Amino acid sequence: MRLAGLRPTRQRVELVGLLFAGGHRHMTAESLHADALAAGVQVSLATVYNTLNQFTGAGLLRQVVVDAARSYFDTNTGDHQHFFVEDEGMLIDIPGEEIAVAGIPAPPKGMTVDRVDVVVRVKRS
Amino acid sequence: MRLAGLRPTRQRVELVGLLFAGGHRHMTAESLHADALAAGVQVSLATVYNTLNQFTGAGLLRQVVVDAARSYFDTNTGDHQHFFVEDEGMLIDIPGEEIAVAGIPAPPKGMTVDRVDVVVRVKRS
DNA sequence: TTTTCTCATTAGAATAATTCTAATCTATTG
DNA sequence: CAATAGATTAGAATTATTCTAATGAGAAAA
Repeated sequence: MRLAGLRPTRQRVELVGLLFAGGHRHMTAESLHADALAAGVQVSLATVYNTLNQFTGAGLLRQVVVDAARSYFDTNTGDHQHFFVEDEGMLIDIPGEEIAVAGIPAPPKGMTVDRVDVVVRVKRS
Repeated sequence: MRLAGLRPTRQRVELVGLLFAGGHRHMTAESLHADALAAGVQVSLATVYNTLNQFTGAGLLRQVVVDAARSYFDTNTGDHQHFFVEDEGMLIDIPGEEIAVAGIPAPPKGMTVDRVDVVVRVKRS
């Protein structure tokens, strides 16, 4: 298995199957755990959390901070931003080419910009 | 007391004192609670949470979502964005006039843009 | 003014999200 | 193939936040 420094255990292999099977997807630990159970994959929620965190550390996933109550993860690690539908807790990608942020001031002394996140919060109207 | 629909209880009056005394400030429930205790104000953490949420609902505070683990609040409710120093959990304002986001696609059918949040994540370099 | 009533508010207890760590498993080495 | 070292899993623990029963404050009645 091609995981950089991570052992391909049964749990991880099965989670990778769920994560990267179709196109890109967004999920929470809870939702991925539910998907795993529905697919008959036996794995604890704690392991789902561990795996999501490890994959994020390894650059296979990106964590998206939009909701104070829950962590979202995205299989798309490329340059892009998000719509966040607040009532439904749903994320929608905005391609990186479409959106542009101008006028970011110089960061404080001794600091470097790590990433610029844009969240367009939308509501049912 | 001038609070819209909120009773000026001892706890609230004292928290307002801490919140809006000097210039604008950022805080977490935990940090405000610590400040309150340090100032000799007796109030429970739960009440700090309740108050922050009520004030946010009343438009007196703005909630800033930057960290999956903690909720931040900002006394500056005007149009502006933030630097977030990840290692220190510190927020720094970016005035709304300085920063501009272009190329936001039309939101999905039946949705309206509620707010556009920009978080510039910086790291000690 | 005092008393009663109602509803807002407080804060201890409960819950939800996430992390920690002891037990277990896997790979590697002799 | 057995022993060892270190990674991994998942139940238990922790942390952040919310819930709700008890309390407090204002309004209305006496």
